[in-house]
Amino acid sequence: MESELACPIAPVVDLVFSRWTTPILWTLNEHGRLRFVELERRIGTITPKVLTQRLRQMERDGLVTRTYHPEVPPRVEYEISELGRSLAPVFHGLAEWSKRNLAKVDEARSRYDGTN
Amino acid sequence: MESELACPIAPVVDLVFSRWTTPILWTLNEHGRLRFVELERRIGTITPKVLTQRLRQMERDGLVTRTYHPEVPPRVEYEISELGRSLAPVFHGLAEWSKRNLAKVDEARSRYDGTN
DNA sequence: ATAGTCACTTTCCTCTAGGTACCTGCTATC
DNA sequence: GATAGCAGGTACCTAGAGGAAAGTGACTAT
Repeated sequence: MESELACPIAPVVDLVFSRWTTPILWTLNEHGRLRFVELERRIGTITPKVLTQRLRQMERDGLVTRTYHPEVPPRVEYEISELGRSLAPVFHGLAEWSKRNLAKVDEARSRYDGTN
Repeated sequence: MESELACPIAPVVDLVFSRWTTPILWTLNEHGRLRFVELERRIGTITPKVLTQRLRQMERDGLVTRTYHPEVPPRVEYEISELGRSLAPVFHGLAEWSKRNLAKVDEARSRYDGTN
Protein backbone atom coordinates (compact mmCIF):
# COMPACT_ATOMS: atom_id res chain seq x y z
CA MET A 1 0.00 0.00 0.00
CA GLU A 2 3.11 2.18 0.22
CA SER A 3 5.66 3.15 -2.35
CA GLU A 4 8.78 2.43 -0.27
CA LEU A 5 11.04 2.85 -3.24
CA ALA A 6 14.09 2.01 -1.22
CA CYS A 7 13.07 -1.60 -0.71
CA PRO A 8 12.40 -4.01 -3.57
CA ILE A 9 10.88 -6.67 -1.34
CA ALA A 10 8.25 -4.36 0.13
CA PRO A 11 5.46 -5.69 -2.12
CA VAL A 12 6.07 -9.32 -1.25
CA VAL A 13 6.31 -8.47 2.44
CA ASP A 14 2.91 -6.81 2.23
CA LEU A 15 1.60 -9.88 0.48
CA VAL A 16 3.01 -12.65 2.61
CA PHE A 17 3.67 -11.18 6.03
CA SER A 18 0.64 -9.11 6.72
CA ARG A 19 -1.29 -10.04 9.82
CA TRP A 20 -2.56 -13.66 10.06
CA THR A 21 -1.33 -14.71 6.65
CA THR A 22 1.67 -16.62 7.94
CA PRO A 23 -0.26 -18.68 10.52
CA ILE A 24 -2.91 -19.48 7.93
CA LEU A 25 -0.41 -20.43 5.25
CA TRP A 26 1.64 -22.45 7.71
CA THR A 27 -1.36 -24.37 9.00
CA LEU A 28 -2.62 -25.08 5.50
CA ASN A 29 0.84 -26.25 4.50
CA GLU A 30 1.10 -28.59 7.47
CA HIS A 31 -2.36 -30.15 7.42
CA GLY A 32 -3.40 -30.08 3.78
CA ARG A 33 -6.98 -29.18 2.95
CA LEU A 34 -9.01 -27.94 5.87
CA ARG A 35 -12.53 -26.73 6.47
CA PHE A 36 -13.27 -23.29 7.82
CA VAL A 37 -13.87 -24.32 11.43
CA GLU A 38 -10.88 -26.62 11.46
CA LEU A 39 -8.70 -23.73 10.42
CA GLU A 40 -10.37 -21.51 12.99
CA ARG A 41 -9.79 -24.02 15.76
CA ARG A 42 -6.19 -24.74 14.86
CA ILE A 43 -5.22 -21.10 14.81
CA GLY A 44 -7.11 -20.62 18.01
CA THR A 45 -7.31 -16.89 18.54
CA ILE A 46 -8.58 -15.67 15.19
CA THR A 47 -12.17 -14.51 14.83
CA PRO A 48 -14.36 -15.81 11.98
CA LYS A 49 -14.73 -12.35 10.50
CA VAL A 50 -11.00 -11.81 10.18
CA LEU A 51 -10.40 -15.36 9.02
CA THR A 52 -12.88 -14.86 6.20
CA GLN A 53 -11.27 -11.55 5.23
CA ARG A 54 -7.80 -13.01 5.13
CA LEU A 55 -8.87 -16.13 3.25
CA ARG A 56 -10.65 -14.06 0.59
CA GLN A 57 -7.61 -11.90 0.15
CA MET A 58 -5.30 -14.87 -0.10
CA GLU A 59 -7.62 -16.56 -2.56
CA ARG A 60 -7.58 -13.41 -4.66
CA ASP A 61 -3.79 -13.37 -4.53
CA GLY A 62 -3.70 -16.99 -5.66
CA LEU A 63 -2.04 -18.32 -2.52
CA VAL A 64 -5.02 -20.39 -1.46
CA THR A 65 -7.80 -22.23 -3.24
CA ARG A 66 -11.34 -22.42 -1.99
CA THR A 67 -13.69 -25.29 -2.81
CA TYR A 68 -17.36 -24.91 -2.03
CA HIS A 69 -19.57 -27.99 -1.69
CA PRO A 70 -23.25 -27.03 -1.84
CA GLU A 71 -24.43 -29.51 0.75
CA VAL A 72 -26.32 -29.14 3.99
CA PRO A 73 -24.66 -28.14 6.17
CA PRO A 74 -22.38 -26.39 3.69
CA ARG A 75 -18.83 -27.59 3.34
CA VAL A 76 -15.98 -25.40 2.25
CA GLU A 77 -12.42 -26.56 1.94
CA TYR A 78 -9.30 -24.47 1.81
CA GLU A 79 -6.03 -25.61 0.40
CA ILE A 80 -2.69 -24.04 -0.20
CA SER A 81 -2.04 -23.48 -3.90
CA GLU A 82 1.08 -24.29 -5.84
CA LEU A 83 2.01 -20.63 -5.71
CA GLY A 84 1.54 -20.65 -1.95
CA ARG A 85 3.61 -23.79 -1.64
CA SER A 86 6.42 -22.15 -3.56
CA LEU A 87 6.95 -20.00 -0.48
CA ALA A 88 8.00 -23.04 1.53
CA PRO A 89 11.77 -22.46 1.10
CA VAL A 90 11.40 -18.91 2.35
CA PHE A 91 9.46 -20.08 5.36
CA HIS A 92 11.99 -22.79 5.97
CA GLY A 93 14.78 -20.22 5.84
CA LEU A 94 12.98 -18.13 8.39
CA ALA A 95 12.48 -21.11 10.68
CA GLU A 96 16.18 -21.88 10.44
CA TRP A 97 17.17 -18.31 11.21
CA SER A 98 14.77 -18.39 14.11
CA LYS A 99 16.34 -21.52 15.55
CA ARG A 100 19.83 -20.10 15.26
CA ASN A 101 19.37 -16.46 16.18
CA LEU A 102 16.28 -15.81 18.24
CA ALA A 103 18.28 -16.38 21.41
CA LYS A 104 20.72 -13.70 20.33
CA VAL A 105 17.87 -11.27 20.01
CA ASP A 106 16.87 -12.03 23.59
CA GLU A 107 20.44 -11.48 24.71
CA ALA A 108 20.60 -8.18 22.87
CA ARG A 109 17.40 -7.08 24.54
CA SER A 110 18.68 -7.98 27.99
CA ARG A 111 21.88 -6.08 27.32
CA TYR A 112 19.97 -3.07 26.07
CA ASP A 113 17.61 -3.11 29.02
CA GLY A 114 20.50 -3.39 31.43
CA THR A 115 19.01 -6.56 32.88
CA ASN A 116 22.10 -8.65 32.35
CA MET B 1 2.64 -9.88 20.56
CA GLU B 2 0.29 -12.80 19.95
CA SER B 3 0.56 -16.41 20.89
CA GLU B 4 -0.26 -17.89 17.49
CA LEU B 5 0.68 -21.33 18.61
CA ALA B 6 0.06 -22.77 15.20
CA CYS B 7 2.95 -20.95 13.60
CA PRO B 8 6.55 -21.34 14.74
CA ILE B 9 7.82 -18.44 12.67
CA ALA B 10 5.40 -15.91 14.14
CA PRO B 11 8.02 -14.40 16.51
CA VAL B 12 10.56 -13.80 13.79
CA VAL B 13 7.91 -12.35 11.51
CA ASP B 14 7.00 -9.87 14.24
CA LEU B 15 10.64 -9.05 14.61
CA VAL B 16 11.73 -8.65 11.03
CA PHE B 17 8.63 -7.84 9.03
CA SER B 18 6.87 -5.29 11.15
CA ARG B 19 6.28 -1.96 9.51
CA TRP B 20 9.34 -0.08 8.18
CA THR B 21 11.89 -2.60 9.43
CA THR B 22 12.50 -4.13 6.00
CA PRO B 23 13.12 -0.82 4.19
CA ILE B 24 15.43 0.31 6.98
CA LEU B 25 17.35 -2.95 7.08
CA TRP B 26 17.55 -3.08 3.30
CA THR B 27 18.85 0.46 3.00
CA LEU B 28 21.40 -0.07 5.74
CA ASN B 29 22.54 -3.25 4.07
CA GLU B 30 22.94 -1.57 0.69
CA HIS B 31 24.67 1.64 1.74
CA GLY B 32 26.62 0.74 4.87
CA ARG B 33 26.67 3.17 7.75
CA LEU B 34 24.32 6.09 7.38
CA ARG B 35 23.36 9.14 9.37
CA PHE B 36 19.83 9.77 10.51
CA VAL B 37 18.89 12.25 7.77
CA GLU B 38 20.51 10.17 5.07
CA LEU B 39 18.34 7.25 6.08
CA GLU B 40 15.32 9.49 6.26
CA ARG B 41 15.93 10.83 2.77
CA ARG B 42 16.63 7.47 1.20
CA ILE B 43 13.47 5.93 2.55
CA GLY B 44 11.60 9.01 1.49
CA THR B 45 8.19 8.75 3.10
CA ILE B 46 9.03 7.94 6.70
CA THR B 47 8.62 10.59 9.38
CA PRO B 48 11.46 11.31 11.86
CA LYS B 49 9.35 10.23 14.79
CA VAL B 50 8.64 6.80 13.38
CA LEU B 51 12.19 6.40 12.12
CA THR B 52 13.50 7.04 15.62
CA GLN B 53 11.03 4.57 17.11
CA ARG B 54 11.94 1.83 14.67
CA LEU B 55 15.68 2.42 14.98
CA ARG B 56 15.51 2.24 18.77
CA GLN B 57 13.55 -0.97 18.58
CA MET B 58 15.95 -2.50 16.09
CA GLU B 59 18.92 -1.41 18.16
CA ARG B 60 17.34 -3.09 21.16
CA ASP B 61 16.81 -6.25 19.15
CA GLY B 62 20.47 -6.20 18.11
CA LEU B 63 19.76 -5.81 14.39
CA VAL B 64 21.29 -2.35 14.15
CA THR B 65 24.09 -0.52 15.93
CA ARG B 66 23.99 3.15 16.77
CA THR B 67 27.13 5.24 17.15
CA TYR B 68 26.84 8.65 18.68
CA HIS B 69 29.55 11.23 18.04
CA PRO B 70 29.30 14.06 20.58
CA GLU B 71 30.22 16.81 18.15
CA VAL B 72 28.49 19.96 17.11
CA PRO B 73 26.31 19.51 15.21
CA PRO B 74 25.78 16.03 16.62
CA ARG B 75 26.50 13.10 14.38
CA VAL B 76 24.88 9.72 14.75
CA GLU B 77 25.60 6.78 12.53
CA TYR B 78 23.52 3.69 12.06
CA GLU B 79 24.87 0.46 10.78
CA ILE B 80 23.48 -3.01 10.26
CA SER B 81 24.86 -5.48 12.78
CA GLU B 82 26.20 -8.93 12.11
CA LEU B 83 22.94 -10.35 13.36
CA GLY B 84 21.07 -8.10 10.97
CA ARG B 85 23.33 -9.10 8.13
CA SER B 86 22.62 -12.76 8.83
CA LEU B 87 19.14 -12.10 7.48
CA ALA B 88 20.55 -11.42 4.03
CA PRO B 89 19.87 -14.94 2.66
CA VAL B 90 16.24 -14.70 3.75
CA PHE B 91 15.88 -11.32 2.08
CA HIS B 92 17.57 -12.65 -1.00
CA GLY B 93 15.18 -15.57 -1.09
CA LEU B 94 12.26 -13.18 -0.89
CA ALA B 95 13.66 -11.05 -3.70
CA GLU B 96 14.02 -14.15 -5.84
CA TRP B 97 10.49 -15.29 -5.11
CA SER B 98 9.33 -11.81 -5.93
CA LYS B 99 11.07 -11.81 -9.30
CA ARG B 100 9.62 -15.18 -10.20
CA ASN B 101 6.12 -15.04 -8.82
CA LEU B 102 4.84 -11.54 -8.31
CA ALA B 103 3.47 -11.50 -11.85
CA LYS B 104 1.49 -14.65 -11.04
CA VAL B 105 -0.11 -12.85 -8.15
CA ASP B 106 -1.21 -10.09 -10.49
CA GLU B 107 -2.64 -12.67 -12.88
CA ALA B 108 -4.49 -14.35 -10.05
CA ARG B 109 -5.97 -11.03 -9.00
CA SER B 110 -7.11 -10.23 -12.52
CA ARG B 111 -8.71 -13.63 -12.79
CA TYR B 112 -10.42 -13.21 -9.44
CA ASP B 113 -11.68 -9.75 -10.30
CA GLY B 114 -13.02 -10.97 -13.60
CA THR B 115 -10.91 -8.42 -15.47
CA ASN B 116 -9.30 -10.94 -17.80
C1' DA C 1 -39.57 -28.00 20.32
C1' DT C 2 -35.12 -27.04 21.13
C1' DA C 3 -30.49 -27.13 20.24
C1' DG C 4 -26.62 -27.71 17.30
C1' DT C 5 -23.64 -27.53 12.89
C1' DC C 6 -21.39 -24.87 9.16
C1' DA C 7 -19.71 -20.84 6.92
C1' DC C 8 -20.04 -17.01 7.15
C1' DT C 9 -22.13 -11.70 7.60
C1' DT C 10 -23.27 -7.62 10.04
C1' DT C 11 -22.98 -4.22 13.49
C1' DC C 12 -20.70 -1.98 16.90
C1' DC C 13 -16.73 -0.65 19.36
C1' DT C 14 -11.99 -0.10 20.91
C1' DC C 15 -7.29 0.80 20.46
C1' DT C 16 -3.15 2.09 18.80
C1' DA C 17 0.19 2.66 15.13
C1' DG C 18 1.40 6.24 12.69
C1' DG C 19 0.91 11.01 10.78
C1' DT C 20 1.10 16.42 11.47
C1' DA C 21 3.07 20.00 13.39
C1' DC C 22 5.96 22.20 16.35
C1' DC C 23 9.95 22.45 19.74
C1' DT C 24 15.01 21.92 21.48
C1' DG C 25 20.21 23.36 21.74
C1' DC C 26 24.08 24.49 19.35
C1' DT C 27 26.60 26.24 15.38
C1' DA C 28 27.79 28.00 10.73
C1' DT C 29 26.30 30.63 7.09
C1' DC C 30 23.97 34.32 4.44
C1' DG D 1 19.46 38.67 13.16
C1' DA D 2 17.43 35.38 10.40
C1' DT D 3 17.87 31.05 8.54
C1' DA D 4 19.28 26.35 7.97
C1' DG D 5 21.09 21.97 9.51
C1' DC D 6 21.44 18.01 12.77
C1' DA D 7 19.12 14.47 15.75
C1' DG D 8 15.79 13.89 17.52
C1' DG D 9 11.55 14.87 21.34
C1' DT D 10 6.68 16.01 22.38
C1' DA D 11 1.69 16.77 22.09
C1' DC D 12 -2.22 16.04 19.61
C1' DC D 13 -5.25 13.66 16.39
C1' DT D 14 -7.26 10.47 13.16
C1' DA D 15 -8.07 6.46 10.17
C1' DG D 16 -8.61 2.05 9.97
C1' DA D 17 -7.49 -2.62 11.38
C1' DG D 18 -9.20 -5.83 14.14
C1' DG D 19 -11.95 -7.81 18.14
C1' DA D 20 -16.79 -9.05 20.42
C1' DA D 21 -21.15 -10.53 19.94
C1' DA D 22 -25.13 -11.67 17.69
C1' DG D 23 -27.63 -13.08 13.54
C1' DT D 24 -28.68 -16.10 9.19
C1' DG D 25 -30.52 -20.10 6.57
C1' DA D 26 -31.07 -24.64 5.76
C1' DC D 27 -31.01 -28.80 7.70
C1' DT D 28 -30.42 -32.69 11.36
C1' DA D 29 -30.32 -34.95 15.71
C1' DT D 30 -32.42 -35.47 20.40
